[in-house]
Amino acid sequence: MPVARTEPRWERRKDARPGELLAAALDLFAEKGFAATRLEDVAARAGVSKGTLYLYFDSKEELFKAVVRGGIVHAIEEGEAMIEQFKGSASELVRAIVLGWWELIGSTTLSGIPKLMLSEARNFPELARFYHGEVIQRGSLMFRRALERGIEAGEFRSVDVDYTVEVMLAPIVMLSVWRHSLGCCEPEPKDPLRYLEAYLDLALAGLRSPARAEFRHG
Amino acid sequence: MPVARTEPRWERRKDARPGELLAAALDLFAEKGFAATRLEDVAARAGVSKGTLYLYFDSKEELFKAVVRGGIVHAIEEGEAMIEQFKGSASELVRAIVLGWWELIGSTTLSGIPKLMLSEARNFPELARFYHGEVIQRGSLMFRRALERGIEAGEFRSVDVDYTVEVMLAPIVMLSVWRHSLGCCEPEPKDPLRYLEAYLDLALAGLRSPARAEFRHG
Amino acid sequence: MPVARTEPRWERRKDARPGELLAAALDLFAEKGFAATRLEDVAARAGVSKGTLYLYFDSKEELFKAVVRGGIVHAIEEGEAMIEQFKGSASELVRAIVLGWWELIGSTTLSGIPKLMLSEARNFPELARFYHGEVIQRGSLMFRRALERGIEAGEFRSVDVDYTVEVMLAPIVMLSVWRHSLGCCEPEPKDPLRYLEAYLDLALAGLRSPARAEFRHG
Amino acid sequence: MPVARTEPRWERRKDARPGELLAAALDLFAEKGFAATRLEDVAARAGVSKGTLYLYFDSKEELFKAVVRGGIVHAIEEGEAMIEQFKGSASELVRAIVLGWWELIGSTTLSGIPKLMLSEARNFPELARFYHGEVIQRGSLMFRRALERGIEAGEFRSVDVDYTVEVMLAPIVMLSVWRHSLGCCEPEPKDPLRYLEAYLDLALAGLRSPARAEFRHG
DNA sequence: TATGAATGAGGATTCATTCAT
DNA sequence: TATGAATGAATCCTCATTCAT
Repeated sequence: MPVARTEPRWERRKDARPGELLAAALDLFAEKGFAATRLEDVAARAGVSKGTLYLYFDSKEELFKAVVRGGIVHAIEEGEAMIEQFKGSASELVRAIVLGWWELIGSTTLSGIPKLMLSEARNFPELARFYHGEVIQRGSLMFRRALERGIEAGEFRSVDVDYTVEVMLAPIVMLSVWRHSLGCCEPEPKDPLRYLEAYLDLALAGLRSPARAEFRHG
Repeated sequence: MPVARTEPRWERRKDARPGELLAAALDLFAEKGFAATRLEDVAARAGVSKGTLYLYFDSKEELFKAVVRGGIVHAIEEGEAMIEQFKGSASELVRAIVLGWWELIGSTTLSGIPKLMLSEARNFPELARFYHGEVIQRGSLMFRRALERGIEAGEFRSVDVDYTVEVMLAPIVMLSVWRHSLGCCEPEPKDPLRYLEAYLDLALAGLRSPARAEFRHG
Repeated sequence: MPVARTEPRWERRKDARPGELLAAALDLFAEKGFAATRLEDVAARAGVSKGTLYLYFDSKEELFKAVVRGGIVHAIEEGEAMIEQFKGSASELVRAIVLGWWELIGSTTLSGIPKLMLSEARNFPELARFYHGEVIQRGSLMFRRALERGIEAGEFRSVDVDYTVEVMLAPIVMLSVWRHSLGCCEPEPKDPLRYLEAYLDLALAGLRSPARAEFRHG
Repeated sequence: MPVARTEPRWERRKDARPGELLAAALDLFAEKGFAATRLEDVAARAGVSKGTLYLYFDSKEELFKAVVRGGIVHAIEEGEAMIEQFKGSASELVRAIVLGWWELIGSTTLSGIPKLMLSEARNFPELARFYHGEVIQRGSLMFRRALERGIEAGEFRSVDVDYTVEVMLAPIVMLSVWRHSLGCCEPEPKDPLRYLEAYLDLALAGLRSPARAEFRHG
C-alpha cells in the first residue's frame, strides 16, 4: 500500500521570509549589481517563487533599499556602543574600532553593502545620502574621536584630522569591497587579518607622536 | 590648378569615432554600471546613432572591454616609465608614484575605470583577471619596489611588504572610486590634493625608520 | 431552562455570503469592467478574504456570470408580472413600463448590469446570448405589446414596430449606462426622473395618433 | 537556378505606422476593452512586433488616449462645419445631424469609440472629462441648436430642451454601442438605416408642433 | 468554513542587436 | 559609412487560483 505522503508544495513562513529574502538579495546584489540581478534568482535563492517576493517588498527598488538600510545601521550602532565605553589609549581605540568593524561587518555578509553602495550610489542618490549620513559619517566620527583624543593626549601627532579620517577609512572599506569584487578573481586570496594588521601597523606608526617614545610599543 | 583641400575636419572623424565612443561609454558605464547603461545613450553622448556603434564594436560587452582595456594600460605604462628613471629617496619615490598616479589617472576621466572594475569584476571574470594582472599588479609593483628600496636603504622600517602594498594602494583607489560614487552626493566635496597630502603624510610617517631621524623631514 | 438563542446573526451569515459577494462584485465589475476588477478587492468589499470567494464561486468568470444572471432576470419577471395585469391606455402602459423599470432596475444597483453587459458582451458571447434572450428580448416584448395595443386601438400611429421598440429602449438603457460611466465625471449630474419625463413626453407625443386628439393629454 | 529573393524581415514605414497602430488598437480596445486587450495582439493586427508599438506610443495608456482623441474630434469638427451652413427647417436640420453622424462616425470604425468610452470612463476620468467636453457636449450642442431654432420658429413644441437633447442623443449613441457589443451576438442584426428612420420618425413626430399641421409631412 | 501565504502563468515594457535604406 | 526603424528575448510585476493552516 503506497504511502501517498507527497511533499507539500510550499510552506507558510511569514516571519522568516523577509530575512531570508534580504539575505538572498544582498548576496546577489553584491555580486552582480542592482540592474543585473534578476528577482527570480533572488527568490530562487531564498527558496520561494517570484510572486512571494512581492508579498514582502513592493518593488525591486524597495527590496534594494531594504537591503542597504537593514542591518548595517544596526551594526554601526552596535559598534558605537562598543566604542562608547572603551577605556584605553587612543591607539588601542583605533585598533578596537578596526577589529570591531571586522567582527561586526567586515567578516559578515554585511560586508557586501559597502561594495553595493559604492557601485550604485549614483543610481540611487537618495539612498546614497542616507548611507552617507547614517553609515559613513558615523563611521568617520568614531575615527575622528579617536584621533582627537590621541592628539589631545599627545599620543598622536597633530595631523589634518578631517582628511586623515578619510584616508584611514579607505583601507577598511577597500578590504570589504575587494572581497566582493576583484578579490574573487585572485589566484591566492589575501588574508584579511594580516591585511588589517599591516594597516594598523602602518597607520598607528604614522600617527604616533615622535616626541613620546613610550607609546611606540603601546 | 589649385587643389581644393575641402573639409579636412570631416576626413579625420572616421579615426576619431572609436575614441569618442569609448569616452562616452566610460562616462556612462562609470556612472551607471554596465547593465544600467543604454547603448543608445552612449551613442547619443558621442553624437552618433545607435547603429554606428556597431560599426566599431561587436557588442555591448566588447565595448565595455575596450573601455577598460584602452587607456588605463597605457597610463600605467607611462607611469612605469616615469618611475623607471626616478632618482631620489624612497619617500620621494612614493610621493612621485602617488602624484604621478593623480596626474595620469586620478584627475582624468580614466579615474572612472577603477570604480567600473570594482563594480563589475564578478560579472566579467576574464576581464577582471586581465585588469588584475595588467593594472593592479603592475601598480602594486611600483609601490613594492619603492618599499623594498626604502627598507634596503634603511629609510623605511621593515614592514610586511606584501600587505603594506595593498594597504597603501587602498586610499588611492578609494579616492578615484569615491569621486565617481558617493562623492557625487556629498554636500561639500573633498579636496583631492589635500586628501593625497594627508595620505602621504600618514603613510610616509608610518614607513619611516625611527632610527634615521634625518629622513623625518625628507 | 432558558434556551439561549445565541448569535442568530452569525447563523445566517452563511446564507448571506453569496449575496454580499455578488453585490460587491457587481459594484466593482460595473465600475472597472471584468478584466480590471481584482477578486481581492471584491472580497475586501464583501468583508471576506480572497480564499472565501472560492468557496462560493468556482472562478472569476463564474462569479461574473452569476452577477449578470442573478437579480436582473428576477427583476424582469417582476416587471412582466406588474405589466401583465395592467389596465389602462397604451400610453399609460408605456409610462408604467418606463417608471417600473426605473423602480425595479434603474434606480437600484442592478442598473450596473446593462453597462457591464454592453462592455463585456464580446468577451462572453454565451452570456451575451443569455442576456439578449432573457433580458433584452423580454424587455423589448413589453414595449412591443404596448405599441401593438396602442396601434390596434388607434391610440398610436402606425409605426415601424420592430425598430421603434429598439429606439424606445435606447434612452432607458442609456440612462443606466450613463449613471455608471461618463455620468460619474459630469460636473452637474442629470436628474434621472426629469430625464425620464422628457423621454416619455417626446416618445408618447411621437407615437400619438394625430387623428385622435382626445389622447393628446392622456 | 533558385532565385534567393527572400522576403525582407521588415519594412520601414514610419509615416504609415501610427495610423495603422491606432486602427488596430481601436478595433481591439472596442472589442475587448482596455484591460483585456494585449498589446501584442494590437501589434500583430497592425503587422508589426510588440516593440514597434513603443516607438510610437509611450505606453498602453497613451495608446488608448490617442485612440480616443484621434479621429473623433476631427469627425465632430467636420460635422459642425456641415451643420454650420445648413439651410432648411429645423426638422431637416435634425435629420441632417443624424444622417451626418451616421456617415462620419456611425458607419465608420470610429463608431467603436463611444462604446470604448462608456466602458472605460471610470478607469480614465481625465480622458472621460476630455471626451465629455470635446465630443458629447459639442454633439449635444448641435441638437440643442436645432431644437431651439425649431421652437423659436414654432415648428417644434416647447419641450424641456436640456433633457430632450440628452434623450435624443441616446438612440444614436446606443446604435453605435450596440454594433460593437450585444449586436455581435444577435442572430439577425438590425438594419442601422431603418433604425435611424424609425428614430427620426418618432422623434420628429414627438417634437412637431401640433398647431402647425403643415410641418407634419415636412 | 475561513484564511491569507504561496504560486506561476501572463502581460507590459525595455533595450541590445539587426538590417533596409 | 551612417542611420534609425524594427525586432524579440528578457525581465519586472500582477493577480487568479491553490492549499496548508
